Amino acid sequence: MNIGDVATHAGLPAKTIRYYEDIGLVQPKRSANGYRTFRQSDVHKLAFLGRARALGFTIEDCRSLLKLYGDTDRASAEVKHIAQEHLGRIDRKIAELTEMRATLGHLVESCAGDHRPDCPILADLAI
Amino acid sequence: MNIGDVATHAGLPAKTIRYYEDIGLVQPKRSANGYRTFRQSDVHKLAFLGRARALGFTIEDCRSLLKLYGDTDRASAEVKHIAQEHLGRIDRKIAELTEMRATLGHLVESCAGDHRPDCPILADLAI
DNA sequence: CTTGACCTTCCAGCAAGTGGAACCCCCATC
DNA sequence: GATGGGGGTTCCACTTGCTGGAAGGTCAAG
Repeated sequence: MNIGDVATHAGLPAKTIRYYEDIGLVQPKRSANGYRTFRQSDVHKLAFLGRARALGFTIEDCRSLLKLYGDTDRASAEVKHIAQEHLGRIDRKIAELTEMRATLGHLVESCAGDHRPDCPILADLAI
Repeated sequence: MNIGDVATHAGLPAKTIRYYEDIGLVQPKRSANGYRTFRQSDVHKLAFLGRARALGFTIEDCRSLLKLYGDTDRASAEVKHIAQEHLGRIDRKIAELTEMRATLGHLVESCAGDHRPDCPILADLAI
């Protein structure tokens, strides 16, 4: 399969797939004309990557997950550990954003938002 | 004031302050020995920037906010508009993360996380 | 034979800094 | 006078995860 078809099947832009080859996440073969040739297993891997990235796993997480995925003997604990770390990151990020949202939400509510210059938002930032 | 003191007062790393000068957010003077010299108004601006960044405003937002801040005649509506846009971005990000959190949370719960190789997390990613 | 859709490589850039190297400056101490 | 420490300066490279674009090779159709 050429990169365009793979892009369609895996739901990733061709550029991204080339990038993933660059950083060693997939190793497609090359045909005589220099085009990348992807096996079914590569397409599979790329779809896996797409889903893991959509869940917010970092590229390095993905690298580890792919390795664990290819190792039928690994303990599920290893996978769970990576996922739990990531869950922690997500939770911290949500907490941070929620706090920002609250603070900024109050400020926005208290601002008249009309033609007058008085603005509690700027006033608060300027404390 | 030299950059070190400013860093302490504004709560920003010196590196960041230099960067903010680079991109034109502050324009400190220079003294004879080449050191940056910050006026009280610069320190004030930097503290403003620190708070706006802590609320997640982008640098370009900060640039606009600073300009509005310096213009005593602007309408509060302009400030409110920037803040509301940002609020929207925060809300979308929170929604995205919350969805990720739910999906990944279910997967983590369903994974035994022991020495056995069966792992619903990998299974789901591999669909 | 040419057109258009593919594919290739490489280089640059995004956001918002951070780290490090190599070097200057100023004050205090020995 | 030398030296040591703690400032400061510049510039360059690196981070994450791609994305855009230029310049060019390949292939199938009309």
